Amino acid sequence: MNYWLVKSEPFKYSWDTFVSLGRDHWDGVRNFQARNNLMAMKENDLVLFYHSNEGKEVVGIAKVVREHYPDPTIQEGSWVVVDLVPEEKLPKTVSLATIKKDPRLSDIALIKQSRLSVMPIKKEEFDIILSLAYA
DNA sequence: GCCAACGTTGGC
DNA sequence: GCCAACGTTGGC
Repeated sequence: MNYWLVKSEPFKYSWDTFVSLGRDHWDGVRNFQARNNLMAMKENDLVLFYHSNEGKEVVGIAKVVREHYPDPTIQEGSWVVVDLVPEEKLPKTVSLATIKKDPRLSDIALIKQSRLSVMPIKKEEFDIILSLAYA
């Protein structure tokens, strides 16, 4: 079991949009590193859903229900998508500021590689974020 | 709205 | 294959 974090601008695609759809493919990834991360996702892996730009906070947890397959929304290129379902909404969102303040999270890719849109999260980091969400 | 970080493109 | 120019992302 692995853990991940994906970013979305809520203006374009928010957690609520995702919940209303119920299940969706995660498309639009056009970065090789992010694509490699998508391709490493396995069914049942858990994914933190982060709102970038507006909000700047982790809002919910999604689950991978289908491993990577070719992006159905484009003809060209070798980009891939995965299918995700909402798993649960966090009772308390965890903001970027909170994450930055926590010394245990200083190595998190969210801070280290701020422009990456799909990134792996260590189990410890995932657990810490959840503990902050349920505090 | 600015700017830093960083990925991509294209000329050489 | 290097590197400058350019575009995009995302925090502030």
